[in-house]
Amino acid sequence: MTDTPARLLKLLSLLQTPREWPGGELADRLDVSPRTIRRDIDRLRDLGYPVEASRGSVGGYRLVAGAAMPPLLLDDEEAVAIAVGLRAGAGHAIEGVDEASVRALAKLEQVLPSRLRHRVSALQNATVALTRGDGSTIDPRTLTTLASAVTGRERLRFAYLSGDGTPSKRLVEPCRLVSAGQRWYLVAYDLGREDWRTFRVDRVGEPYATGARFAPRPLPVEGPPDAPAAGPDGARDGSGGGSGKAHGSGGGDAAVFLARSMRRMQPELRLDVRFSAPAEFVAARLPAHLGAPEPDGEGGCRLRSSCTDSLEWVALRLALVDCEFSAQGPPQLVEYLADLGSRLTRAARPV
Amino acid sequence: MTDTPARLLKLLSLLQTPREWPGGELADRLDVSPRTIRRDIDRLRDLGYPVEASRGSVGGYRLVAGAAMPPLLLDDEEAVAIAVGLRAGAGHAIEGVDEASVRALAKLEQVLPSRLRHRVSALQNATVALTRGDGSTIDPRTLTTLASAVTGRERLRFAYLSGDGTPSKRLVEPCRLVSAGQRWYLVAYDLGREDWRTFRVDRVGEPYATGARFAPRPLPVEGPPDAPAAGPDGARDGSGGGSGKAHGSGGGDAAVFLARSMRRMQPELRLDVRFSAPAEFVAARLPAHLGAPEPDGEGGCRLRSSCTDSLEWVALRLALVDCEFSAQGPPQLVEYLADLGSRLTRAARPV
DNA sequence: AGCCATTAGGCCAGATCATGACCTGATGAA
DNA sequence: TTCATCAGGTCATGATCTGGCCTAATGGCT
Repeated sequence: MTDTPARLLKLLSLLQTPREWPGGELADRLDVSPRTIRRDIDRLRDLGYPVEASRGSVGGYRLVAGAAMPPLLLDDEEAVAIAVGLRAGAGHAIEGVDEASVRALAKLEQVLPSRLRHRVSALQNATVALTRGDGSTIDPRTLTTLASAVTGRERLRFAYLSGDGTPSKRLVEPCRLVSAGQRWYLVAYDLGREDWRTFRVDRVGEPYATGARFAPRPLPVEGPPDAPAAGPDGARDGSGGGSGKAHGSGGGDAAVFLARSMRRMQPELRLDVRFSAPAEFVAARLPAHLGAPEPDGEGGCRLRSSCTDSLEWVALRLALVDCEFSAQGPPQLVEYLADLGSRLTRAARPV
Repeated sequence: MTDTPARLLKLLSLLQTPREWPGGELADRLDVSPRTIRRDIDRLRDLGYPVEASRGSVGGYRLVAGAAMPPLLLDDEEAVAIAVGLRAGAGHAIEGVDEASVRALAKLEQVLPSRLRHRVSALQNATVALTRGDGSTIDPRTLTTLASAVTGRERLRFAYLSGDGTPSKRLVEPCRLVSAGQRWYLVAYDLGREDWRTFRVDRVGEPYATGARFAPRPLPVEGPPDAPAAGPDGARDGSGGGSGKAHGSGGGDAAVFLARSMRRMQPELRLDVRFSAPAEFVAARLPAHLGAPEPDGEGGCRLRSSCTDSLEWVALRLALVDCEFSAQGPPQLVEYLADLGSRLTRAARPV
């Protein structure tokens, strides 16, 4: 309160309000002389925060965009808003910022005052998860716990339900959190199995950081390659995996590792859809990870790709393209579309 | 860099990483003696930041949740992630945090380094707006400009397209930004018309803060009431308006004011839908502002309410409830559902 | 049980730095 | 023009910060 550093923090916080602050007013608020304010502004500038000043009678200081992110000083409601927004987003994992978004959420939730926590979870519950029906909704708390363990390099203990339904207890050294399409995966070294494994986050139960830190292990550049060369499937372009940066975790890239192990175990949805609209039109209205449609026939295009998203989600995205289309496959998708179509038709026929 | 306050900020930033930091490591990173680190930790604690320490050989410091929000120190990717997430959310305006979310976005964008800006907008474009079709997508930039002007109490100049399509130029003193359902509205005092007006944000073009500050005017408690008493429509509960807090802007509540003026001008969608599922089931899967369904018949329920959302959006939400339903009205909705239903049916029938 | 790494904090000397009070200029708006 | 603002110099005083020493307590590991 009476400290210089504290005052600087307060000053930063005031300047973040989107308005201009005359030096006098700042001096008043912070209980120092205007001269000191000027000096403080100087200091902030030296620190790299670009404080812009406009002179003249309606002038004042304000913080503008600069080279580095200044510390964000949020009030309660803003913090809650961000937390809620990120948690909602954690489900759909916006294309390129998947992991960073979870990291930010973890950072925020780590310091979120407890009185705000219940507001967040209340709002969270009020928000209807958009992609229901899949059954496997992701718990943001699980996600942030895992993210914390990854960046904190802490060992993790959790219960896991493998694909065939057998439960197990795991103790792992988490390496990376990766999102692929609708799902999240944890790439980690399993201390029990003494090998690298990938875990589907929605099948992880009650994760718990043991507190023990570990030295990062290099990811195997590649074990037994199940395909000879680089692009066994060809289709996806390089950026498809989502989490671009390699995070500098030594060895191989976690996204690549994930793609490998997924190819072995994931039942994919092999899409084949024809649209009666130009490729650009369709591409602009589809999530990038679903792949790119190619021109086909006059004014039409065709999308052939594969994804691991849920049926409902895919159907929804297709419908939202808002043009005539026709699904050739996979069969489950065709069936689901038929079902949804007739349900809506029935809904439109008053009883 | 060489300054005490700078070091404190750095320290805060390090502590926000979700891991434990031994004092020695901190001292090393910040290039000061361990003793100074201990003192700095003390200082942070005095400032109210709850730094927790665990002793013992694997101990260390970490920042935990406390009474107040500490300044968030984000790295580049995290900042981008939050910005993208909030912008995506700005469209759907999550129930209770509408305005705070925009305020946070404004605060962030004010200081977001320009090299990150283009990353944000690139990702933004990659993300398909979920509620297309309406045509009136909201520009996040517009929204944040308006929000800044509201909290900064700066006069605004913008072009406006009124409901009947006539363009005009406005100079206003913005009072509040309110979200109702899918849309955003600006409540402001129009200096040209010399009266209070509400503007639909999606019809605002090129807003621009003049820089001139103004003293907040009290909102009229109510002008000519077009309905006798408090609840003319009865249906909605108090929290329906969205933006709970009155923001202490003197006079009447902006949300109330908006509701009044909207009642005069908005073509509402008067929903009437019967679901073949229990009321609780349906309520849990519908956004709260669409109203609450009431039990009707055996194991069914009926939703009668009104909203100003777009047709497509409402239809989507209804379909996502994932149970048999039947729309009695309004006619546009029935027609749209029939159309969508047959389109999906066609899509499921391979050519 | 014993060892070790960690936090916690007292004391002191010396250097550094922040503060407020004064001053002069420059700038932009009304 | 006149005013309010930013910008910065200088100076004396006093507070404060730092590093280095010290001791104590705690918790995990072997």
